[in-house]
Amino acid sequence: MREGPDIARIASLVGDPARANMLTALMGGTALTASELALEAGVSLPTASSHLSKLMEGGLLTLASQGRHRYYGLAGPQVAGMIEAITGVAASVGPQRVRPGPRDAAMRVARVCYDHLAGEQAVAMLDRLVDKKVLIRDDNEIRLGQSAASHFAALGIDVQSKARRPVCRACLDWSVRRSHLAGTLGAAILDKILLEKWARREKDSRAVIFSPLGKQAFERTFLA
Amino acid sequence: MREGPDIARIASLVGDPARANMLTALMGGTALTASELALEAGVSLPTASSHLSKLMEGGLLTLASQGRHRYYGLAGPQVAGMIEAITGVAASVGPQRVRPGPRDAAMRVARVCYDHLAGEQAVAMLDRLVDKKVLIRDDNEIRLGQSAASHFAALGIDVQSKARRPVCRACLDWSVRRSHLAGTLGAAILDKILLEKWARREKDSRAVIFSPLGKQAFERTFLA
DNA sequence: AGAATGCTTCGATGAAGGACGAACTATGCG
DNA sequence: CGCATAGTTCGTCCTTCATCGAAGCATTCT
Repeated sequence: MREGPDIARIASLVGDPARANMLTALMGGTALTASELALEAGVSLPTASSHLSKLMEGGLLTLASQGRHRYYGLAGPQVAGMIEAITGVAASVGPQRVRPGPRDAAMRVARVCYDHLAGEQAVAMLDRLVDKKVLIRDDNEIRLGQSAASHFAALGIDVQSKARRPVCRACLDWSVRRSHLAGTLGAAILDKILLEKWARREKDSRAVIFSPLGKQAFERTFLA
Repeated sequence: MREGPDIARIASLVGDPARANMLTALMGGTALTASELALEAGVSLPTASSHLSKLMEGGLLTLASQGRHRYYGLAGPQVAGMIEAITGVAASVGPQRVRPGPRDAAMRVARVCYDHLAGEQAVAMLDRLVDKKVLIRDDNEIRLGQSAASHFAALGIDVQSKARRPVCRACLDWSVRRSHLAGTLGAAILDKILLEKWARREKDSRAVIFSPLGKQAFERTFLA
C-alpha cells in the first residue's frame, strides 16, 4: 500500500457525472444554490443535496448561507485549477464529443471561466498580447514580458501578485482547443471589463455579452 | 445537461483507490509492469490487469511491450500535471493522514516525482534558488530570475523551453507540505544529478540515494 | 399564526463495477 | 518440446452508491 494524500477520495468526488457537472457549472465563478445546481446536473433536488454534502465534506466547496438560500461555490483557486487540469486531459484524450463547442453562440464568443474570460474573444486577446510581446508564451506556460508592468499599469491593473496564485496561466479553452489567459491577471482583466461596463454577464449563464461600444473599447484596448 | 469534455470519465478513472495507487506509483517516472503495479496497488494480478486496460482505454497510460514484459507509463506531462493537481487538493483539504510523510527515511530526503526531484533536498534547493533570486516565487508560481540563464548555463542546463511544458513550476511536496521545483528545469536538474552520478535511483523505489561525494557536490552547487 | 418556498434527511430500490479464482494465451528457456 | 513466467479473459459474487419519493426543518412572507 501507499501513503500520501488520499487522491482517490478527491478524484472519485469529481468522478460522478452529476457532481462533475456541478463543479463545471461552478467554474462560472458565481456561487449557485442547490436548486440551480440540481438543474445543471440534471438530477432531482434530494440527489443534488446529497452530492453537495459529499462535496462539502470533501472540502471542494464552500457554503454561504443567506437566509433561506444556500450558495455553494468552489473552495478556491486550487480546486479550480484541479478541475481545469482534469478538463484539459479530458479534452485532449477524450473521445471527441459530437458537438465541438458550446451550442450557444454567445457562449462561444465570450464566457466566464471561474474568474476570468474564456471564449473566442479571450483566445484572441491572449494571442494579441503574445504578439505584442506583452506576455511571453512557451506553449503551456505564460510569463510577463518586459513591457507587461507598464502596459497593464496604464489600464489600472497591477501585475504584482500578492495572492497565492500565479499571475498568469494558460487555461485550455475546450470550445476552440486553444488557450486563454487565467491567473490573477486574467481575473483582473475580467474585473475591468465588467467594471467599465464593456460587457455584462448573462443572468443564469456563463455567457458574457459585450455592448457595441464595449466591444469597440475592448478591441481597441486588447486587440489593437 | 452540460456539454464539453467528459471530465467525470477521467476523474472516475483516478477515483478508484487501486488505480490511484498505480498512477501515483507511475509518478516515479519509470514505466512499470503489470505485476509491479498490482503489488503497488495491493490487488491481485487479474484485478490490476482489468484496471490497467481501463486506464489505457481512458488514454491515461502508454504501453511499451518488450518480449513478455509490458511496461505501463503515464501518457505524458499533462496527465502527470493532473495527478499533481489532484494530489495538491487532496493534501490541502484531506483529513491529515496519520503518517505525515513517507515512512522510509531515504524517501523523505530525496525521491523522484515523475521526472524531477522531490523531498527535503529538493525543497531546500528551491528555497536556496529563490533566496539567491535565481528563481522568483510568487507563492505557487515560479519564474526565472535575471541571472537564471547564466546561472544554469554554467551547469550545462539550457533554460529555454522548447517542449510544450512550463520551464519551472511549483509541485507541492506532500511529505513536507512545501513546494519543490517541477517543469523542464526540474527535470533537467534531476538529469544532471543522475548523469554526474551524484546520486542513483534505488531499484524498485522512487528513492534517490546520494553518494557522500555526490551529496557534497549537490550542496556546493545548489545549496551554497 | 399559517402558508409557501428552499433545502435536507430518511428509506427503499436498483444498477454499476470492483474483487478474485480458474482457465486461457503468449513469450522465453533449457 | 515441455515447463515456467507474464499477462489477459471469463464468470461469479458482493459491496457500494446513485437515484427518487415522501416526510421533516428552517426561513420568509402575508
